[in-house]
Amino acid sequence: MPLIQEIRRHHNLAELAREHGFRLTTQRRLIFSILESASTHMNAKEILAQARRVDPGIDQVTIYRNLAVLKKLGVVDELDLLHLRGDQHYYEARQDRPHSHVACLQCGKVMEFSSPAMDKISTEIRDELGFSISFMRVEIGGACAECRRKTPLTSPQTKANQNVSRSKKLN
Amino acid sequence: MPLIQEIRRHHNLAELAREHGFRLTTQRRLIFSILESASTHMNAKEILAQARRVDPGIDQVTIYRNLAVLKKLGVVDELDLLHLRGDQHYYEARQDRPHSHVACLQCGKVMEFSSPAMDKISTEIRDELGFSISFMRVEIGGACAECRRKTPLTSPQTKANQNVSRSKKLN
DNA sequence: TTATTGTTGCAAAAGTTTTGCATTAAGAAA
DNA sequence: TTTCTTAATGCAAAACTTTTGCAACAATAA
Repeated sequence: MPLIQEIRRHHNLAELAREHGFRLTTQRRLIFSILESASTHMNAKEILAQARRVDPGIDQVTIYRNLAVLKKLGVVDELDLLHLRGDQHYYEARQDRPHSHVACLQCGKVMEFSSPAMDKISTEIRDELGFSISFMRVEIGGACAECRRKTPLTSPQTKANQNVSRSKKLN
Repeated sequence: MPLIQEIRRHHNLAELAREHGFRLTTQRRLIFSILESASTHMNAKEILAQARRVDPGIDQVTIYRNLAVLKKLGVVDELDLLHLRGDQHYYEARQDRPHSHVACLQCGKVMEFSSPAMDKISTEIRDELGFSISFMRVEIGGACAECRRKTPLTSPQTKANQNVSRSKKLN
């Protein structure tokens, strides 16, 4: 990322925070910068792990409280990625362009996709419902090209099968 | 709902379940019928409460396990409604037409909205990514017409403020 | 530099979702 | 219909994630 833009962004965060009576603590700045430079969507635990590489004393609670603040400020969005990766929430720094998350239900890969049709939808909603949109999330589930040939549905709840979801979370 | 369609749907569920090796238990049928006739999105607790009016002995676990199965079968979708109502998940029977959820960030109202532009997006994703879409979820946050004049952002984390989210869940 | 009060960390609690296991019951086969 | 196989249920307990209370700390403005 170009330095100029980075400076501008941080300046904006400081200003934004001050405007709304929030303080810009080192932890808050750290958490935001992690999301800003993240290449994938991260959940609270992942954010914590990465934050501890810089500030080993930082606590989970601080992550949660700051994600809440950053969401309020509108600089971070919360996703659930269709619950493909478990029931946790995922976060990303808000981007300039709205985009869709396209998730493969089989391999779990998540791609991003932007299109003018999304603007079309927002215009319609503004015009037809009198609704003022502040953000938009599009999540799409299906099968990616590579997974097309695999089995389309998992089998019934057998003992072995019931263990999958929780254990997926653990590692 | 017309009787014919109701019969057809239940027939489909039975067939779908059998095809995939799932059994059609009374509890499963009950849970699906609750979602099918629900006018709003329901979370697990609400589904449980309503199910107990018919089958008082039904357990929470059965709700969770069946929601998982119904999701696998593709007849139920899981939403988080932008976490406006807390962090739980919400469920709805899958509808014939894809639709958007338009949620007011201030009053919490959730409206539904359909548009051909949604089909446009799915066509693009199919063509440009080679992705086979099985469903699509659009969630939009903003301010509804009625809420436009209220304050756009809540103030900092004061003691009083921190209590809001959890206590909202409790009642 | 000082006063104010938002913020952090720690420990504990709350709430939701999952697991283990014995028992029950759906659905195919006899 | 009856029998047989095994998916599904219910109960109790556990596992996780997220929130709360509170004393100590630190970011801002005066």
